[in-house]
Amino acid sequence: MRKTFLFLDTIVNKVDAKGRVSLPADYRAIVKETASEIVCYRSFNSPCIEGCLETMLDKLADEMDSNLDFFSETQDEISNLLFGDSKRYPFDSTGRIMLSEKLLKHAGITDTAVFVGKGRKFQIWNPQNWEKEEERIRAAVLKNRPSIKKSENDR
Amino acid sequence: MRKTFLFLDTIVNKVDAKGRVSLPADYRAIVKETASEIVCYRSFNSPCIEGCLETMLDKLADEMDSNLDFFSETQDEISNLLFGDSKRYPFDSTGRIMLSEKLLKHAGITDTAVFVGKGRKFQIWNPQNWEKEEERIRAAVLKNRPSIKKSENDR
DNA sequence: TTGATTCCCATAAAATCCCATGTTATACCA
DNA sequence: TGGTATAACATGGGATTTTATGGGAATCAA
Repeated sequence: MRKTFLFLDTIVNKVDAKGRVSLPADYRAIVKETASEIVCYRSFNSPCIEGCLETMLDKLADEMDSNLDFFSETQDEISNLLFGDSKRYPFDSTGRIMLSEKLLKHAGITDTAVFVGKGRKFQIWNPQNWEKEEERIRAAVLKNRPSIKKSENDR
Repeated sequence: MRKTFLFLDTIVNKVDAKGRVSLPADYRAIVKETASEIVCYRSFNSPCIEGCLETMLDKLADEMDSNLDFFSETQDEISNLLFGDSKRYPFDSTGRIMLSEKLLKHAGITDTAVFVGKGRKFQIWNPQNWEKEEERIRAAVLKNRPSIKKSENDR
């Protein structure tokens, strides 16, 4: 199908009165190669929205078909929840999507959204929550890899 | 792509008023074989910018979703930070990239940048900081290997 | 009809392209 | 070998395009 693609970077965009948000241009460029819509669902682990290409879910479905034995029952159940929760979000000619109330509520997003690249997928956060989350992850990394020092120039 | 490639040498270039820097020609030659952009992120260990080919991150992403761990929150936390912090930096027809404020701040770079080859990746430093860092590394090496003596001809 | 979604146009700021120039490195030739 | 012509590179500045974002009109659903 295609070459490599990666959702990268952290981008802050506004959510306007109608509930529209610009999908970051870089993300759009990736999506456009195969479609004009992304798939979003509520993250199971965090108060944020997750987004990916439909092909990702398709791959998941394939894996479930062919590897039934290797998947735990709970994994299966989670997958099914995922399909039920996911929805396509097409973007208009100016590159905006309109997130559902359900998603916005789950992530606590009102007027500003932060897009965070996660490689094959991405997340959408409330700015304050993301700040805390990033802090948490950094702390976890430092704890597990004491050799890494915090830079003086940051913050 | 070539089987082997190495970012080598240390090159000093100017950062202009718009925040543009020429990617050293040697580096560009390497990148051009597969792409017209590099990926940069804030070094975890030092006050500098790190750059590499997108293929590097792509490999990481492959590893991450090959453990069928679509839902896990225990995915390597460094990767998690890495994708969110990384960004593509395409270079224009004259070979320049435009580094983000975030990166420049992290590295304390204003009007001059030093590119330092690190093999599969490279770093970008503030000149003064790099000087100190190089000094530090040299000292550390000498300390660990007392048999190596500083040459009188150096400096 | 009413509320919501989609489409279209407008705009300011930022990113990118393109041309020009000085400088350095490389090739070439007598 | 020395010296010059040529090409490659780094850099500056202006023009052009892309992006994010706001708002109105058109379309749709209940």
